[in-house]
Amino acid sequence: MSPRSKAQNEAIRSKSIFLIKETALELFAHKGYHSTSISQIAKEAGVSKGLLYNYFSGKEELLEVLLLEAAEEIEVEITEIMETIADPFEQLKQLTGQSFLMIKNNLHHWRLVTSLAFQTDVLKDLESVLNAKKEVLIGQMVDLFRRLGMEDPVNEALYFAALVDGIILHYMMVGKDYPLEKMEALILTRYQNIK
Amino acid sequence: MSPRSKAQNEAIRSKSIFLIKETALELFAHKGYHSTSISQIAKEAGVSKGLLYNYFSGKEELLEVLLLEAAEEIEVEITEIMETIADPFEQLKQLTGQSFLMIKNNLHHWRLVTSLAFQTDVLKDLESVLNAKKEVLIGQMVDLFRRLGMEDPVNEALYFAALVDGIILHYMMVGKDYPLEKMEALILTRYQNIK
Amino acid sequence: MSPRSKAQNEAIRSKSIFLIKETALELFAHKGYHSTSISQIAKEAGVSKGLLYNYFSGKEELLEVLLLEAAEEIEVEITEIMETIADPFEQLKQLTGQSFLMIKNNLHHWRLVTSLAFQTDVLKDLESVLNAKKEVLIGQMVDLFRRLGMEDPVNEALYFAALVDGIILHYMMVGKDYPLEKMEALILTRYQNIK
Amino acid sequence: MSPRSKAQNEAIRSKSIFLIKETALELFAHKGYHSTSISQIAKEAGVSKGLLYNYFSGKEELLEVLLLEAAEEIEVEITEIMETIADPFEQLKQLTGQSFLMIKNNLHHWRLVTSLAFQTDVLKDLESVLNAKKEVLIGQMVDLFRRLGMEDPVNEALYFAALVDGIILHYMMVGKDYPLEKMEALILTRYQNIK
DNA sequence: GATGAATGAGTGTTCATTCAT
DNA sequence: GATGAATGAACACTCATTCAT
Repeated sequence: MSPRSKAQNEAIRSKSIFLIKETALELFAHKGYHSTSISQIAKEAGVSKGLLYNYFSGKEELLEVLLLEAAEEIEVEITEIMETIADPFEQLKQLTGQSFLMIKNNLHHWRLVTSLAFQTDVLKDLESVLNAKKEVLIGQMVDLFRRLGMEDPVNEALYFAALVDGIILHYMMVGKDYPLEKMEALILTRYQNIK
Repeated sequence: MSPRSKAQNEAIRSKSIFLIKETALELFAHKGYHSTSISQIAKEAGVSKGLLYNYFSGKEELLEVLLLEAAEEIEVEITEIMETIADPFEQLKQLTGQSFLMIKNNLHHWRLVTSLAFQTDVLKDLESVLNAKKEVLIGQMVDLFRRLGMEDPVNEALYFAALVDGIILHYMMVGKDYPLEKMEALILTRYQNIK
Repeated sequence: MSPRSKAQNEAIRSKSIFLIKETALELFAHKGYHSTSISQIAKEAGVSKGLLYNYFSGKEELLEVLLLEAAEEIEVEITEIMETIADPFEQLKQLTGQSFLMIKNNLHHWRLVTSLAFQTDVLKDLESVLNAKKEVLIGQMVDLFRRLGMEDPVNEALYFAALVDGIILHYMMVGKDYPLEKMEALILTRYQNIK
Repeated sequence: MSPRSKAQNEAIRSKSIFLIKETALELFAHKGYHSTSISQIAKEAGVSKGLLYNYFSGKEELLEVLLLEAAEEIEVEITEIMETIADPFEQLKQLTGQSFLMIKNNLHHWRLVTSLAFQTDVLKDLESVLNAKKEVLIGQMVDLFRRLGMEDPVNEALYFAALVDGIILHYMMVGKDYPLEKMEALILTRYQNIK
């Protein structure tokens, strides 16, 4: 038995880590963070509990990794839109549409993120990182509304964010019967006249 | 030598129950349902764990009582507005203002209610009761927007509800620096022209 | 309000004590000693928990009183038979019949007594008292078998006692379908020839 | 560095399970099911409470396993006798002797089994299984007494069973001073004449 | 890299008992 | 004589985490 090469080891590691994260996300999102046990994650992922602790320092770190990845995912999507589109109204339209699409495609993910926003006991250190990301996002929105020529771009950004989050909230609670497209159209009416 | 009178007992009971509920609400709201232990509630309330079980059949019932009381509180406020004011725009204005006032005055309650909307592992039996109350509320809102003369009152009601909930959500996350009044004003712009 | 007379007080006491004992026996026998709580006994007896502790020093003493009374009941029955009947075979016959009659009429009672014979953790101090009573009873039986002219009256007494207890045991487990009368007849065949 | 082999794990598991069962049997038998706590079993067995729950789903399952094993032990012994011996009187003699031998060698087991016959609040699901085994045993006894040429083999079987159980009962209560051999001889006198 | 037996602090809950009234 | 609010030690059970292999 020759020792595994570095690349082989790396591949094995990556696969196990991916499996664990995927399973954990699925379970956290479906059953909640507290109601999901490490044993369950390990069993469902087909790895031992010990291996899980080789890759993550504990249950909380596992959660933090998942949340950070989710935040980065959003960041990438938004940056993409902001950089490839020039017209502010078109940016807003794409941003809105893309937000809802992400929610639709990944309901579990977002359920988890949102539910944890209220669990101040979990997280703690992650909070500052996420807040920083949120600040950047709000800054981009303020800029967008300024370019749209609105009088009070700061509050308009907050208003828009609240509206989108409120709709997401309701969609998460109601499910697929929620008229997401109708809401999307209604959001934009406010800015269409201004255009 | 004679046993305590019924009134005396009732007073003692009420005081203890109030203490327990108040403490539980505070803790559930701040740390989350799962992360708050019965021992902690009892200790913070200054009573024994045993006494808590004299008044509530368990941790879950304690939560249910708190949620039902919160739901009833809203119900009363809204009914009051709907019955004492005739003009639909004025109703909407009052409803919005009152909602934000309630949140401001009772942040704990609302943190708890909102956070539990995502904890599908708790509740279960209470869900149907709360859903029924929500349906009634939505119905009242649809009627209001119809009286306002809007074209699609159903979706307008959902839009309004999402907007208000989104703002509440953000207020809960940001705290007292959040420009609640500014948002309140922005909400109403949509309906002012129609008036 | 004139103070109650001594006799009145005594009557009140007796009634309460009787009520508590009756209820406790019923519950202990039906649900088992450990599965019956003091609260339940008090509630079912219609008295307060405090009153119960006025009359009995605790749950265990309550049980001991019940067991002692049961033991005395048997003692009385047996003494009655031994004193009013002269012929040893007739005594044996009456003793057997009476034993089964008592079981039949008071199944719960006996279930309790028997089940507790195996719970060495309960009781302790009562054990010596009950053993003394048992010794007396065995002595009477030995004497009876001696008068019957049997060769080894000591072992015959033990044999008879085991037989009766075994039948009682099975009757308690099977219930009213058990052929108690048939067994009664079979018991006596051993001694009929000797007569 | 490599994980333990399956065989190694199995050996470790078996040892722990054996230790737990042995301790639990000892304690259940001596102090009764309700009066024995899981903590006590774990401590006495020299393992942690958690380990106990790795192997048994709870206190009740632990009990059930012990009872089932006891029942199977009897079954095997009896089947052995019934299959290797042809003469019915010799079978009866062996059965009696073997029964008492088993009791002597395994007093704990039997104390537990007997005491639980009266604890109707425990068990429930196991009852049907045990009753089925008992029916089979009674059936075999009836057949034996029929082959012995007795007039009423059904009731003779019940009589014999009661007698044996009664003696066992007394032996369990009295201990090693009980004249088990004398009783064994007395039992058989009834059937010796018939032979 | 990987395992899973083992731990123990923690959970929610029960209940015999006390005592101020 | 009588009450029941209050206690706290004990219970069965869970699970994140460790570590020998």
